Amino acid sequence: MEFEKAKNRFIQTWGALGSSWGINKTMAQIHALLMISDDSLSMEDIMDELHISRGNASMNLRGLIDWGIIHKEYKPGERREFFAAEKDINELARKIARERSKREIKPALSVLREVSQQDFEDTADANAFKAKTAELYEFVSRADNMLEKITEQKDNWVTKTLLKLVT
Amino acid sequence: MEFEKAKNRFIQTWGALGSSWGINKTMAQIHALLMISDDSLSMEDIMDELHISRGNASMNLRGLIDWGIIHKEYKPGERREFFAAEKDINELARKIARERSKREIKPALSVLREVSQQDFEDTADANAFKAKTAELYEFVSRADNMLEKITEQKDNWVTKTLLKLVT
DNA sequence: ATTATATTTCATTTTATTTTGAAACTTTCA
DNA sequence: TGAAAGTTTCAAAATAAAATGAAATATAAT
Repeated sequence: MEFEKAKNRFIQTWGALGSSWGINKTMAQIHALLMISDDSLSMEDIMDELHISRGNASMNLRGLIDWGIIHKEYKPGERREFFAAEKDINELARKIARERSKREIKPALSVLREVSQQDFEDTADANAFKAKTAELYEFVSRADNMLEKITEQKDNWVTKTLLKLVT
Repeated sequence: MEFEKAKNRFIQTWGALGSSWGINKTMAQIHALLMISDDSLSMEDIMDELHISRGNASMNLRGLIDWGIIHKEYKPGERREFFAAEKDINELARKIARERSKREIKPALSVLREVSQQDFEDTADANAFKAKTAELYEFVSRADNMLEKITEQKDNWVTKTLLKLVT
């Protein structure tokens, strides 16, 4: 059963990658499993394969749906729900990038703008603070715009960006 | 003391952003504090300001040095060490991007390549697996290359990239 | 309407991560 | 060399995050 081993290795790796890129481990593992499954899977299938509890499976499946990277499917004659990953990897990465911008960068930006614009006493400390936070605001804002520009292109955005950068 | 409040708000925000971008919270807070400090700070200063223990401060300072985003400074006549953040934000972001590529993406890539190239039985499952992991390898590899291209430019890489994308 | 099947919720438990603090270690000065 | 000042280490404690599992809820079939 070499295949089972490789499958597992992949699921673990994707889980680790996920948890360092903002998606929790189990979530990323479920996602990995769904990606490599030819057909959609039931919650039971997922629980069995990953050895996780029903509650855990339920919550993380919902999480994945919130991220917009998996969806439910209904099979004729079947009562329970099945789950499948979006098949397009470009789309997957786009969704993650945009979601993270919304959840993490935008709120931080708003704080940065706020604190950098406030008026304080005219001390060296306060001035260094204003200058630095303003600079950070500027930078993060630009980086976020860049991300937006890169991901607004629908398909093959990575390749297209790469091309633009090389020429 | 409006200023103290703003300072704190910034430190908290930067900590939260850090912990969602691969740098732990305290580390990011120390970094935040050093960034907005006009002068370099001693470990004692940092402990006091952030209300953390000596051990915690020591470990996280070392962590920050490992990331290459702060450095020690010695003051004439002073026995203890002082710490300061690299002042250039572009450089900071470059270092983080490259370090994360090295620590997280590269190892995942090597697993992806490995499992996608292995030979399995000729079943639907195994074939779906090979196809998907190969596709993922391709994608992640390109994304990593893109990151490399973007960050290999020394200064103002975000701005420069943005410009290239707009034209 | 009742039963059977499937899913969600959430208080509790488990596991993982951070933090502490005191001892060990290092360096500097007298 | 020895004491003082500073830093690091790491086992234990505290905290935070994730997972369990059983009860509650929802949905479908008879």
